[in-house]
Amino acid sequence: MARGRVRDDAARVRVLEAAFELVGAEGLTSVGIDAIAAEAGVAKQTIYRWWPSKTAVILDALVVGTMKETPFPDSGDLRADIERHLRAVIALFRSPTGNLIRSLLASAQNDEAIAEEFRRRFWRPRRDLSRARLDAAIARGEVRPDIAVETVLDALYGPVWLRLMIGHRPLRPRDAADVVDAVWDGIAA
Amino acid sequence: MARGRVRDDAARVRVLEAAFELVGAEGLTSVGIDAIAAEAGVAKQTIYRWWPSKTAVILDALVVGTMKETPFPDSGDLRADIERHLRAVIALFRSPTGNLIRSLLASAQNDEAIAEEFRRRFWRPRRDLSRARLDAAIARGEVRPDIAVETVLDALYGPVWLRLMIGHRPLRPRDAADVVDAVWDGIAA
DNA sequence: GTCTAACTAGACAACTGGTCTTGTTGAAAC
DNA sequence: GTTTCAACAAGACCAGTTGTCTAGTTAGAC
Repeated sequence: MARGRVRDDAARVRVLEAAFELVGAEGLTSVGIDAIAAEAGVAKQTIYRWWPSKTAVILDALVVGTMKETPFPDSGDLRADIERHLRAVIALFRSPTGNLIRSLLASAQNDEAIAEEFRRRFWRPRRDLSRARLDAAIARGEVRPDIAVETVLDALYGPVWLRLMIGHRPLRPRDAADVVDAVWDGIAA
Repeated sequence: MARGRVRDDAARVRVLEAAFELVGAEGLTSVGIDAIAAEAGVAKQTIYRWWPSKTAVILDALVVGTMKETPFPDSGDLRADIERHLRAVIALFRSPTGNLIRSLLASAQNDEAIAEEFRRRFWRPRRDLSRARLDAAIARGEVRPDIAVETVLDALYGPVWLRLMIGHRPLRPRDAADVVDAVWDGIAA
């Protein structure tokens, strides 16, 4: 079917790796498309043939590069599972990936299309997983059934995202316990 | 003392008003310095004589323009006071000021100097007030004394800031009650 | 009236994201 | 093996931005 030269998949991977590394280390505004192209050993046009914008490249790099991070264990003890999960989220935010997320969220504030892509490809899949865990805990009687599920999720994730974006407090894995403490008594059955 | 022409304070006010209005309506990236200067009826150089960057103008406009918003009543009933306060915060976030805050926070992700200024001039004063309210409630026995105060504050503010930045859920004044519900039982004495 | 710094107006420099041009390469179709 | 054609590299180019610089004007203190 396909006439002509086929896509160079190795180049695609190199672009995503270069974007991940450079933006993770220096931030989105400090890193130009030319730098990413040079680091990947690729012509700029090759990037723009496959991605519509610089931000799209970064979002792709984020989604591809963090597929299996932040596991959410399912031991039947939701309280302990949440804490472990939050520790993983905090570790992720402290890594270079945290810089990618901050950069993307910054871009999302000025471009609704980016915001929607970010929610669709990064936010919602994780959110759906967390909500499912909470719903399951309600079903087996570990959590009260009359809570506002979405708001409880926001109260759990809010503190870590807030510290990532505002930087008013350090972001330490051990703080995960405090976050769970602040919410658990209000939702436990 | 001062030789030469004195600063035109009316121009200063016009610049802040123009910045507030334009950025509140269209966002930071859509509004250039030239547009702000034109709207304020001022030469661009006059802006750069008094502010070091575009973002500095917006931060000034935010701080000056929201001095008395988001009151935190002190009725002796912290639970009710928090809910009223959160309703005011949500209302502020839904107004054009919400766009200013989003734009500034976006800039802060790529410039640590801006981030620090934002925290110093906007975040900390409000945070200090909220923390004082919580401390007072602990002192009079309305709230448990063994809570992690900072984390509780983050759990209360996190949901509204998260919805402002991510946009995954609507931001409605009535949701303030859910936020308080999610946290209160865990901290009440 | 003089002095001087803030003012207006606008050209200018530096940089960036994104497009376009030109020519080359390589896998598939013949 | 030859032809075909889209993906490739290299880099000029365009458009729009922030921030600086130049030149001349204005207004309040002395």
